[in-house]
Amino acid sequence: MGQPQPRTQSARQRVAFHLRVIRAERRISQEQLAEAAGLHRTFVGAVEREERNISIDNLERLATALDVDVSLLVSPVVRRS
Amino acid sequence: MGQPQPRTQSARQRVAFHLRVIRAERRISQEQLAEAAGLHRTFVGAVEREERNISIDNLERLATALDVDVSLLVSPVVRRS
DNA sequence: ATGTAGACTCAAGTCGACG
DNA sequence: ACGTCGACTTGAGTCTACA
Repeated sequence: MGQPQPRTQSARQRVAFHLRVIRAERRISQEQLAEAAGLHRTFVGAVEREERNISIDNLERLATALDVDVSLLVSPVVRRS
Repeated sequence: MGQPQPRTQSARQRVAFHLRVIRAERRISQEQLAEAAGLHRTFVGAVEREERNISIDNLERLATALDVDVSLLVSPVVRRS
């Protein structure tokens, strides 16, 4: 029944992490990302700091703005060995 | 630049779909799922009908209740050929 | 067992300003 | 370019009740 769940992070942590990494890769600022996603700068910042509980709709808008699939943003953070 | 995004569903649709399928597999009712996730029955129903925009925290609670990873709930719905 | 509806609460999300 | 704060509005999530 059910896959063995190895130590995993909270969904919030995953989102925050992926946003930071992808944003760094793309070399865009929080402001630019917020702009592209139609969200407010302060809110995106708060999400990256894991302070806020983003909705699935807005998570999708961020994913679209970053040109990645939504599922990537909630995917487990790989533990570099 | 970003993977070619084949025709994809909204994140909301994905969640709704996966909830219905997994719930059917587990043979549990919306009420039982809601109970297990600590959410209200009417709300879970509304999410399955794509009427409501669930937050990432509560999506995670549903995933935990179903013993699956959160990312599965937002993963693309496979098109049976 | 699910859908609907209405009334309610509090947090999601906006916005402007300052460090 | 980002964090923070405060005031504000809207919508997520609860709950009771009826079909």
